[in-house]
Amino acid sequence: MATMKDICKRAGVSIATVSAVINKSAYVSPALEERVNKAIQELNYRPNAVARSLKKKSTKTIAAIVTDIENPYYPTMIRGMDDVAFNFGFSFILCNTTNDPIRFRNYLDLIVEKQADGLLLANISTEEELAQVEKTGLKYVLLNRKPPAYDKNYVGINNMLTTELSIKHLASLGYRDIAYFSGDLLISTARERWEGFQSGMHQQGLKVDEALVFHGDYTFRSGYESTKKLLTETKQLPEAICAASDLVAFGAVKALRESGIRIPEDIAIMGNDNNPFSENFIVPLSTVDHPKYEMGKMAMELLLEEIESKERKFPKQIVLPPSLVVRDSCGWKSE
Amino acid sequence: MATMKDICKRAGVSIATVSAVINKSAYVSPALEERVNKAIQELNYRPNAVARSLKKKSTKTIAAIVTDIENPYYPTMIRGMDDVAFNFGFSFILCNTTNDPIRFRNYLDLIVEKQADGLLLANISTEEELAQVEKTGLKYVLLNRKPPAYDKNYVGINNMLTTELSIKHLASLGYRDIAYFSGDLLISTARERWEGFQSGMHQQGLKVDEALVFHGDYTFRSGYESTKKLLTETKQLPEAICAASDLVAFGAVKALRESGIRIPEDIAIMGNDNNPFSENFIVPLSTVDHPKYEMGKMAMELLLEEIESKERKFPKQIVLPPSLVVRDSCGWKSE
DNA sequence: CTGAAAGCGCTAACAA
DNA sequence: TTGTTAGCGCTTTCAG
Repeated sequence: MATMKDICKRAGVSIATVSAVINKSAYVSPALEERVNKAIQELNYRPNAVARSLKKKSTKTIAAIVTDIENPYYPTMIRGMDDVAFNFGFSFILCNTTNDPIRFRNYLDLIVEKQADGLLLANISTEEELAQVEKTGLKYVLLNRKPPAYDKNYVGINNMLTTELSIKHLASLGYRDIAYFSGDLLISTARERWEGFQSGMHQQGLKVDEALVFHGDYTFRSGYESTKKLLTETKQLPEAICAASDLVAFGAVKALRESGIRIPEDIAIMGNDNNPFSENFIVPLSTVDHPKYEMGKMAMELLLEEIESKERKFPKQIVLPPSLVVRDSCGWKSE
Repeated sequence: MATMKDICKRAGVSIATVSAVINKSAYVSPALEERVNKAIQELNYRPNAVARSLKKKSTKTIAAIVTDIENPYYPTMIRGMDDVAFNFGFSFILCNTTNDPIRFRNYLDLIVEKQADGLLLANISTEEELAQVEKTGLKYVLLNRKPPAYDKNYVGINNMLTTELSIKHLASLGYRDIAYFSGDLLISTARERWEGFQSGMHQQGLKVDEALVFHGDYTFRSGYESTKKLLTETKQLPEAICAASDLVAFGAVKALRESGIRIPEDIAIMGNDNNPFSENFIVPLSTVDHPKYEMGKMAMELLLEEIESKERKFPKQIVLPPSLVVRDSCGWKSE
C-alpha cells in the first residue's frame, strides 16, 4: 500500500501539502494540487483511516448491538441505520448478541477497544445492561426497547397506541369480546402494548376479561401455545384476538386452523408490527405498521448529530407513530 | 481514556512491561504482573485497538458486502459470519449496497481505507465487480453467488442439486407436466438451478415444455406475474410448478388462489431455499433447504484461515448440500 | 503558500 | 527480566 510519503516523493512536495489536498484543509496552489492528485491516481493511493483515526481520535464508525438479526424486525431497522451511516461516511459494525449476556459484555469491550465513536442499542431492557453501556463512556442512543424510567436519547414508536389502534379497529367492526396475547412484560414495548390494550378497551367501553389474557412472548410458538390454552380452558371462543406481534398472530392462526376454526368468519385476529410476510399470510393479516426503517434511520441521525456537534446536546426522545393496516383477518363491516 | 503510559506510571513499571502483560508476549515476574493488572483494573483501562492496528498492520475486522439485508436469505448467513468472527475476536462491518453499483464502489473504498483484513461478498455476479474487488488487494471469499468461471475461494451450495431434488420429488409423486419459474439468469445460482431443472427432468425421463418455463427473478412479484401469465397463456394447467425461490412460490400461490385454484389438489408447487415463513405459509411449502448459516460460517472460517496463516493457501471451493423439505404444497403419494 | 517536526497509543527490537 | 526507543501513517501547529 502506498503511503503519503510515497505520494510526496512522487509529486515532489512535502507531506503537509499532500495532507492539505486530500483533506482540502488548506489552500494549495493549483499546480501542486494537480501534481499531488496525479501521484495519487498513479499509485492508486487510499488514505489509511487507521492512522488518521489514531491522530484524530475518531474512527468514524458506529456499532449497533441487536439481539437477533434473524427476527425480521431488525434487518429493516439496520437498513435505516446503514443508509444514514453510509451518507455520513461512517461505517457500521454489527453485533448480534443472540441474547447472550456474556456475549453482550464482550461486544461492549470490543467496541471500546476498537474506539467506535458511538453505539446504537435496540434491545436494552434492564438498568444493569444500561449501566454497562454507560460504563463504556461512549455516546449512544437506544432504540425500540428501553429500561424502565429511561429518559435519555431514544427513538421508538408509540407502542401504547399500537394496541389502542387495534382495539379501536376491532371495536368499530363490532367485536366486544376480545382476547389479548401479550409479549414478555419484562420488555418495555410489551408493557406498553399491554397498557394500550387495557386503555383501548376502556376507551371503547369494553372490559378486559382476565380469563382471556395470556402472557407469553413475541414468538410464533407463544401465539400457538396461547391459542391451544385458550381453546382448552375456555368454553366459548372470544370474538377476536389481539396479538402483541405478528408472529404471535401467525402462531394463533396456525392453532386455530388446526382446530378447524375459520378466520375471520369464526374469530377475528389482529397482529402488531407488520411483518413482511403478513400481507401474504394464510389470511392477510390486519395489523399495525411500525416505521422500522425510520426508527433505525433516526436513531443513527440522532447519534451522529450528537457525535458531530461539540456541545453537549440535550437528551432527546423521539416517538414515531404506528399506523393501522387493514387487511382480511378481522373481516369487514357488513354495511 | 487511560493509556498504557498511565498504566505504567501507576504501576511503576515501563511501558514494555505493560505491553508484555497485556499481550502475554513475554515473561513478566508475578509481582509486576500483579501491579500492572491492578493498575489496569483501577483505571478501567482498555487497550486502544486502533493504535495497535496501526503498528501491527492488522485491524482484526472483516467487512461483508450484501445487496439486500431485508431478504431473509441473508440474516441467517450473517449470523453464521458473526458467530465465527466473534469467536476469533474479529469484528464485522456490514455493508448493504441495496444493489447500487456506485454504493458498492464506495463501500470498497471505505473498506480499504479502514484497512479491513478481509472481505466477504455474497452477491458478486460479474467479472467487472470481481475486478473491482481484486483491485482492493484484500483477501476475500465469495459466497452464494459468483461470476462465470470463477475458480478462487468460494462457498456456496449445490444449486443444481436443489432443482434436481425438486423434480425428483415431484416425479415421485407422479407429476410429469411441470412448469419452471426461473430466477434471473444473470445470477449464477439462478443459472445453476435452471440447469438442475433441465437435467432433473431429463433424469426422470420427463421433457421440458418451453411454454411452461418463465424467466423472471427471485421475487414474490415475479412469481405472481409468471403465474398470471401462465394462467392466461396456457389453456391447460400444468400438474406442478417448480419455483426458483420460496418467494417466487409464495407469489405463485397468491395468484393461484386468486383464481380459485387449490394447492395441492389442483396443482402442486415446490419452492426453493426454505424461507423462514414457508413452514407456516398459507399452505406449508415443500421446498429445498439451503444451509445458509453454514454458508456464512464456513465462508468466514475460510477467510480467517487465509488471513491468519502466513503462507499463501491454495484456493478452495466449498459446496454444501441442499436438502429436500417435504411439507404440504405438493400433496402426498396416495398409498 | 509550503515544509519540518512533533506526537496520537501501541509494539517490538535491542540494550541493560 | 525489564526498560528505552524507534517507528506505524497521518494531522497539525508553527516557521519560513
